[in-house]
Amino acid sequence: MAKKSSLGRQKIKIERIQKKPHLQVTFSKRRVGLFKKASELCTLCGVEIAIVVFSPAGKVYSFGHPKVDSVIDRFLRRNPNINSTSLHLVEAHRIATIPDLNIQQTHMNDELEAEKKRSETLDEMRKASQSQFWWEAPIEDLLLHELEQLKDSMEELKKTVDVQANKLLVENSNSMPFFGTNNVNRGGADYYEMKPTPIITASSGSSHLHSYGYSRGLF
Amino acid sequence: MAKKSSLGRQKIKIERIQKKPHLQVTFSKRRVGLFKKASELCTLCGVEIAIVVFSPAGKVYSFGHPKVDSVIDRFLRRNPNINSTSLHLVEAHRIATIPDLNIQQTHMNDELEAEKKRSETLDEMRKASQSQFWWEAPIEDLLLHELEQLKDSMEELKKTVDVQANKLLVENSNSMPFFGTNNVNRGGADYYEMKPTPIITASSGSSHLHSYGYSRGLF
DNA sequence: ATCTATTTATAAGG
DNA sequence: TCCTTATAAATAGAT
Repeated sequence: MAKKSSLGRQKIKIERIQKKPHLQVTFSKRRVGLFKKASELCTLCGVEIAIVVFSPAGKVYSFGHPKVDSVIDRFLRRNPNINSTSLHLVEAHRIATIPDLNIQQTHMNDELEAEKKRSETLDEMRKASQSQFWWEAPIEDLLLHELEQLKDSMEELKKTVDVQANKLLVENSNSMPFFGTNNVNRGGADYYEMKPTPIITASSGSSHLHSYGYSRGLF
Repeated sequence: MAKKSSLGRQKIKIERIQKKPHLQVTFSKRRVGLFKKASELCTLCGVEIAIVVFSPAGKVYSFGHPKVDSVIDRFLRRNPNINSTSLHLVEAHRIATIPDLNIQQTHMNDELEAEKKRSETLDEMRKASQSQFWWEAPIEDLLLHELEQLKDSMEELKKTVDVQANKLLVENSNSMPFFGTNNVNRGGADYYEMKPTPIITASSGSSHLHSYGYSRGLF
C-alpha cells in the first residue's frame, strides 16, 4: 500500500515544452480541456464562443457555439479592423469609386429605421421557423444587425482606406518603410474587450473619429 | 474553529444559469479561466489561438495569440466557405441599391488592369520595406488579390442573394399573417426587395438610370 | 474583490 | 489514443 503507483500530477512551469512527444500529449489534453471549458461557459451563460487553434503540426481545431463561422462573422462585422482588411479595403476601394457614397449613407439611416420597425414586427416569427443553418436564417435577422454595423463601420472604413491610401502615397513618393501603428502587445497575447457597438447616434458620425488628419480624403 | 467559513466549491450542473447576477459572476470567472487556459496552451505548445466571446450583455471579449485577427484571418483563408455569407448578403443588399451595378462591374475590369500594372511597378519597392505585421502589408498586395477575387465572386454573390431573396418571397407569400399588417409594407413584398430607391436614382449620374431592368432578379 | 472547501483538470506513467 | 493515480489548479458559494 505504501507504494505509490504514481507521483500524481506534478507542477509544471508554463513555458514552451521542448520534447515533441510530450508536447503532443499535453496539447491534446489541454485542447480538449479548453474546449470543454468553452462548452460549459456556453451552456452556463448562454453566450456565443468561437475558438480556433492551429496545432504545432499545422492542423486546425475549432470550437464554436452556435457555429464557429457565425461567431467569427459577427466578430468581424463588429470589428471592421485590420483582419478583414483585405476585404474591407477592397470594399472601400470599390465604394470609393461610387459617386454617391454620402447619399448612400444618408439613405442608410432611413433603411435602418425601417428595418428596426420591421424587425419588431417580425420578432415573433423568428422563433417559429428556426432554420437549421445560421446562414439560412431569415434574412431579416441579418439585415437589421448588419445595417447597424454597416453604418457604424462606414466611417471606420473610410478612415482605414484613407490611412492606407495615404501610406501608399508616402511609400510611393519616397519609399519610406512602414512605421508601427497603434498596436500594443501585452505579454505576447492579444486580449481585447469591447463595449456593445453604440447604435448610430443619427447625427454624430464623427464623435468617435480619432482624427487621422487625412488631408486628401478619398471621400 | 469548527465553524466552516465556507462550504467550499459545490458541484453544479452544467445548465443555463437563470439568476442574472449569478450568471454575471460565473461568466466573469470562467471567461478569465478560459483565457488563462488558452494562454497556457499557447505558451506550452507554441500554438496559435483565437477566442471570441460574446457576453450575455453583448460585450465582446477576445483572446488571441499572436493576434486575434491574424489567427482568424489564417482560419478564414483556410476555410473560404460560407463564412462571409452574411457579409456578402448585406453587401449585396447595399450593392443592390446602387443603380448601375453592371457598370460598376465593368469598371472593375479596368481597375483590375490598373492595379496589376501598378503592382508591377511597385514590386521592387515591397521587398525593400518589409513590414513587420502582415496586416500592414502594402495595400497593393491586397488590392490586386482582392480585386481578382471580388470579380470572380461577384457573380456568385448575385446568385446567392437572388436565391435567398426568392426564398424569402416564397415564405412571405405563404402564411405570414404579420406581413401584411405592417403599414410600411408594400403589400406583402419584402423589404429586401431591391428596387432602385428614389434617392439613389435621383442623385446618381443620370446617364444610366433605369436601363437595367430589375425584372425579377435583383440585379 | 477575497476566502475556503471542494470539484475539476491534468502530469506522469502505463 | 485511453487508463490510473496523486496532485495542482479552478471555482461555487459566501463575505
